[in-house]
Amino acid sequence: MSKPSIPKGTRDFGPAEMIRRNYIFSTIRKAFETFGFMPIETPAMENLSTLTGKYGEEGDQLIFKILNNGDFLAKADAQAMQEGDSKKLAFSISKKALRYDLTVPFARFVVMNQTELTFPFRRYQIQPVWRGDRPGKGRYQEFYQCDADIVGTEGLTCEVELVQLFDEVLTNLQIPGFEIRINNRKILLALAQVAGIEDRLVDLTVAMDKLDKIGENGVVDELQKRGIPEGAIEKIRPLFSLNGDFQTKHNVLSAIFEGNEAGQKGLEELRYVFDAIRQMELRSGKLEFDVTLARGLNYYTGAIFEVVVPGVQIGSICGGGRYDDLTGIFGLPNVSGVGISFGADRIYDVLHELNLFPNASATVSQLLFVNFGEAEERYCLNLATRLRRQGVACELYPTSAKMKKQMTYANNLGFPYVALVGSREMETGIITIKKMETGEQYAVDKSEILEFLTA
RNA sequence: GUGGUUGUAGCUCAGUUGGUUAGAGCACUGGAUUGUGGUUCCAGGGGUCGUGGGUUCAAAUCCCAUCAUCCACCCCA
Repeated sequence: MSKPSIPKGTRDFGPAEMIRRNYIFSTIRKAFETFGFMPIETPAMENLSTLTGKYGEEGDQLIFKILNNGDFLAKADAQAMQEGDSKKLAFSISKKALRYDLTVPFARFVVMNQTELTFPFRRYQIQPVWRGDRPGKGRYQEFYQCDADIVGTEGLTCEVELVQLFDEVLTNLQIPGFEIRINNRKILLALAQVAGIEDRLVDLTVAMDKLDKIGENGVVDELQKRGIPEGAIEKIRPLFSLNGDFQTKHNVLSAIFEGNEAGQKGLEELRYVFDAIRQMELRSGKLEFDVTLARGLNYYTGAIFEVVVPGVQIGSICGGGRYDDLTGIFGLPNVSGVGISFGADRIYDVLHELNLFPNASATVSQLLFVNFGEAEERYCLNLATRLRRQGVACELYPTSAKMKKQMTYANNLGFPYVALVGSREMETGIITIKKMETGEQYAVDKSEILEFLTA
């Protein structure tokens, strides 16, 4: 017998962790619904053909493919096998795959259900996704995404609302000093055009995205390595050290983009969002225009979002953006959408690192009845039943074990209260409730337990 | 995928130039305390030293392989 284990990059969640995870999920879910998003779910597995080609070449390799059932070898591509072409072979022995994100399945869902949906359609989706990535800090092979998207409209109020949604969730989770970074793909495109390297847009964005990590000189090196001409680099270099508020950055870029349509359009869109947010005000977040923000996904066409918590080395905790034609690949062109995603697992890590979970309790129960014996057991079971019908989570220790053992149980699991009901209490109907945090004990009439606990 | 780090009790880790029966803290169990936890004291249980091979009279210790882990790069949530 070998020791049991789970695949790398996956995790079990014990009760204490699940209580905390559910706190995150319910906070996110509640905010989603407050903003009018409707829940949907899609299957864990999709047809492999639905997923391939949507995430770039590297993304394709990170998709977990599911081996066909039955005699898959009989239908295997013998030629591919002979040539040692794993990629080609994969398609002949695998028809299904685990979903890689929630956006592509959602696009598929919209196309399949287009006649039944009323647009603009707002949906949210909280489900796990799988990536065959090398696991590391804040990086797993199975993790949850919490997505909210609005499809079927180009209205910029959506961008504004999504910024507010970031603010709402992260404020409620009490994450301090988070920064909502925003940029616009049109601005990146304009930069490439102005520098005369429109065909190298991807190289440009990938390099610029690293500014935080490798600094101005690092980005220049990276651009040189990628073969961007010196003249082009010199044109965009001033932007790497662009500072100040939105207006300042706007003015600089506006001058650079004079006569460039995409650039002006991008700035205009950003201005709309910044104006609205300034008027509405965010609860605790900070909205930052970051020209270097690029994100890897190549289907974004307008706004791009990312949320980071300064001082926590964990990468971005949320992302998102506008994509003008995601459903086009599934045969439904001209449907614009914009969406954001919360990385629940990373948010968990951030809250954990900053010690921001509201309580350390490992139980959902409010109250533990200590078990003193048969007669007391029956009496307490009665009280517990009444309390539960009133909505109080409570439990009775199942055996009349030693007092110390029962108290240790209550202590380890973090019960806020313990009820001590022995012969004395049964006679008078006045039970003893101990508040575990302080050790104080109270005499409470058995009909007033609810009032005592909620006081 | 590339480079490096570390694998010893449930957890965090000691373990000397290779040398008798591999240790500590925390956790667990019992007792001091027969209606009182989180503090204290005492006692106890628990290890194929990641796995496989090699060197040696002798390996946790040295060598090789393999698996796992963590960190950096790459990419991302």
